[in-house]
Amino acid sequence: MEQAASPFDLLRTTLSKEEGRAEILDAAAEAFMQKGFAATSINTVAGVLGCTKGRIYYQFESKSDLFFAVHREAMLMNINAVSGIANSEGKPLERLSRMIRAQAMVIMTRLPFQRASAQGLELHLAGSTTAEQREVLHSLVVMREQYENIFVDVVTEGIQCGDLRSFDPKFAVKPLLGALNWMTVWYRAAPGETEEHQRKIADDMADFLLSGLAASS
Amino acid sequence: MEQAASPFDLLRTTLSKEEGRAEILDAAAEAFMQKGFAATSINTVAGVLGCTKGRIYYQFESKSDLFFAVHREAMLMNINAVSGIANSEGKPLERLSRMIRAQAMVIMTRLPFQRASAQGLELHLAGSTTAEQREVLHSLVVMREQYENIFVDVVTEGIQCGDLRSFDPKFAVKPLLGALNWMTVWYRAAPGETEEHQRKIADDMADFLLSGLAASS
DNA sequence: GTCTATACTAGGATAGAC
DNA sequence: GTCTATCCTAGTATAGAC
Repeated sequence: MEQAASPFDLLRTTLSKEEGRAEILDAAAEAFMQKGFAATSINTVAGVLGCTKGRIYYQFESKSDLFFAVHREAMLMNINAVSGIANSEGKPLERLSRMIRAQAMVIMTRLPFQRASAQGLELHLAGSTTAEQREVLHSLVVMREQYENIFVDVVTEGIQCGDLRSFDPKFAVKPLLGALNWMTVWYRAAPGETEEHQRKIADDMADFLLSGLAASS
Repeated sequence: MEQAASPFDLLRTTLSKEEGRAEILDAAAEAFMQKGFAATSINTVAGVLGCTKGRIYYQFESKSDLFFAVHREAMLMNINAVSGIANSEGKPLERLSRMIRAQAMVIMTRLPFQRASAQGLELHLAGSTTAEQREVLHSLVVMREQYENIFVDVVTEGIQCGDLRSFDPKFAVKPLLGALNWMTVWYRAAPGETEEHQRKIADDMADFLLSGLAASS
């Protein structure tokens, strides 16, 4: 928006505001992942970028603001990854399986953002936010609900058509997303991690969640 | 240890050091749950207890120290809840089912501690801890591994006897515990929550994790 | 053992140069 | 737009009274 695309873009040496923000977001996500919210200072983030606070405070009002932006980015990735599949052709069970695998892949490939997002839930409760931030915070909660509802809807469909067992859909989604989100805790890319390996993990997650751990007797 | 049990205990009006610590731990767990680690100050915790910082700093060296103690307490609860079942009689599948339900119950009944414990993983990565704290931190990691291994062992048994599907046990435990730990995020005791209701949730968790979401065709 | 008072500083945030 | 310099509060931690 700040800078319309033009043939001269190729000559640009400075970043647009959007790009500048994105770069900060990456650095912040990385820092939050490694040190956690409390132990990460704005200077830490600046350090990752090789710049000073000034640049960050030009784009973000506060540390919380920065964190919220990272969190929001993660939610957008998630919604983006699964909503297309949810609305596509195919049986609910098959769509759900693809959604699980897609979500697992996003978690593994965009780990810093996803990890921040998982931490983020902690901050939803922190009362120490200003009135205007409360609005952003609320939008984040809404996004998370929307995201969760994408799953709830497909699960509901699946139950109706007999593909899925008759759990309460609202409930069933909790352990489902819980198992996925918890990946942010244990997953570490192995040195030279291949996409094949990641796909294997994603497949196993879907298999586990859909068919369970017990042998069908 | 500070104060041996004696007949005169009934007359005591002051708390033993152990009891004093426990009370602080409860208050701290509550505060960490409500505001998160970053937003919780030592004063916040003191406020919950209706005392001042002095009392807390008499028992705990630092805020991190206090947090570690809460975390440790949570891990002890967990190990305590499942290890007995793991070592009891019965088929692995049945023991695993009971372990899942027991763990779910602990999470619901001791939510503040469990929530702190779930947050805690974040801090394992924060490099900003002193050398002596690093030791405590390490013991916490070890405890978590021990705890996880209790599940791994039972799952391994279950696979060997054909009760469970042939996942890698180390892997299978991740979504299993992930789904359980994620309860700390969504579970809130409903007003007038009954134990029956909690047991229903625990049962559903076990059912979901062992039999999966898909209908057995 | 707990309180009051106080020291100390990390780090969030802002102003103004460039 | 980014940097340098500075302000300033919140909150950790300690010393010493009681």
